[in-house]
Amino acid sequence: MGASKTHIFSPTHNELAHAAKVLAHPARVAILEYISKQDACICNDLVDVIGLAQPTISQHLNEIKKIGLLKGTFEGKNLCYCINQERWEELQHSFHQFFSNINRNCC
Amino acid sequence: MGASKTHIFSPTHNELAHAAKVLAHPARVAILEYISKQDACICNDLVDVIGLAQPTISQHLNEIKKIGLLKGTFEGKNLCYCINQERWEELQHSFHQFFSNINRNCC
DNA sequence: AATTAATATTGCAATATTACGATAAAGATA
DNA sequence: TATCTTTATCGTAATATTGCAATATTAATT
Repeated sequence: MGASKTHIFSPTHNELAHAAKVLAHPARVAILEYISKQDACICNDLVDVIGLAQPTISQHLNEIKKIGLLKGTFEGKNLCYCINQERWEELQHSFHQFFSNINRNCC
Repeated sequence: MGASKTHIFSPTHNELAHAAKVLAHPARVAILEYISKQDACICNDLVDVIGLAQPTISQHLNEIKKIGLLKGTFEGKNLCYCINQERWEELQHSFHQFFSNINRNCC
């Protein structure tokens, strides 16, 4: 009746789906890209850059955080978000695996 | 009020998000993997293999089809789904680009 | 033409997501 | 301490997704 039956799927499939879900909103893609493009860590011009309200940005950041893609540290006044490189490469690998493991000699 | 504001994002971000959405459900990940692993094209044991009702599988297949990842052809009695290799590689490339374009020298 | 098997569509209920105004919390500054 | 700035949380409304029973469609077989 409307809830995903995650229990019937393998951990691998669930994990990839879970990661994909984070990338499944353009705001989160844009946020990740923006954060990564900053050499310095001073963030949250995000509200202006992305064009969504501050609570909405905060929620999206939280989704990204929940999957471990952000490291947050305080530096002076502002909270600073950075890409968690280790986790990033983990997900990169998962997607790479998924796309590579496909058998194409069909039809 | 609940609807994604896709118009405020770039085509690139929207397209990646759109593709990610298709992978954002374990059933669809499992379906794609299963189809690709069949050397021959006779599909739709899917209902048994995946463990969801036939209409649900049909809907998931439709999502996958909508983004162009499936080629469907008739062969004898059964409809046959195969991975659309060209589109597959397009998406593979998009994800690869996204994951590579991230600047990691921060924090 | 009638039957069978496979797939698609419809309709509906449960749940999840998206968005934002209002408000709270935390820390810096005056 | 009062104020300002930044970020988080709450509450709520709109929309989207997930899942399946019932039903329809399609094509092959009898």
